[in-house]
Amino acid sequence: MLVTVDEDSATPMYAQIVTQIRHGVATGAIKEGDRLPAAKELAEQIGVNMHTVLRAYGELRDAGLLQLRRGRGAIIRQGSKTKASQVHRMADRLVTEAKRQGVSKEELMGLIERM
Amino acid sequence: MLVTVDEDSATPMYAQIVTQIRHGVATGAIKEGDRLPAAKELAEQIGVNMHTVLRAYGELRDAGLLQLRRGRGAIIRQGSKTKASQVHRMADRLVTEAKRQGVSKEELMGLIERM
DNA sequence: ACCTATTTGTCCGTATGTATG
DNA sequence: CCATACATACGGACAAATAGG
Repeated sequence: MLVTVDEDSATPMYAQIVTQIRHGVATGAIKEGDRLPAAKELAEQIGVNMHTVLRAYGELRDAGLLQLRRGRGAIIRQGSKTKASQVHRMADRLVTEAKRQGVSKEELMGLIERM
Repeated sequence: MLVTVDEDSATPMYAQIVTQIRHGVATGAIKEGDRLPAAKELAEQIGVNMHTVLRAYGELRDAGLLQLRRGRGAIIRQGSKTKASQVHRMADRLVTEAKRQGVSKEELMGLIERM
């Protein structure tokens, strides 16, 4: 599983990491039970600070996709693929419907952001 | 609204801040529309780093209780009291029921933590 | 329209603590 | 006891949005 970040992007780097891992789980590139690289390790690979990776891991834990344990690492939880692809499907339907209704991307993003 | 933190507590300082503000909203000590002190300010008052306060504010924002805007500050959102007190009531019922069932505090905490 | 101060947002580096193996 | 790896906190830096003069 390859993670990359664009430091000049408007979306924060930790969010980019979250999105890519989510996507990896949804597509099956990352499987349930898989162990992600240690935060320090991934951080060095992609050229960011360890905290940036830990923040991403923390968000995924809060979303229920990741199990974090000190000394052990970050493991993808059972049921994560379903969860991740559920979100994928819902997001897909939402975007499709928004497009059909003539709702602009900006409007949609603003709407979601205000929630 | 008075916030204090115990640096020797087992619960993180940012979590202590979150709990106290939640409680303040639930009891009415903090009202909807009220502006919390700037992170830097509150941090100085209670003797923690600004980032620790910002982390607490961020959690409250994620929970839907706070509206954070750069340059403006942290404002309690409308409906926060209902939300906060809903959680209060549910927690209260849970604790009562657990006690009635003979479930120890440790068991209950562990149960919740694993979710 | 411009400048300045305020305040949150992100990221970095460092330090220390704590659970796991 | 020791290495690993997440967890929390601090401090500093810069960016970006907001408000006010």
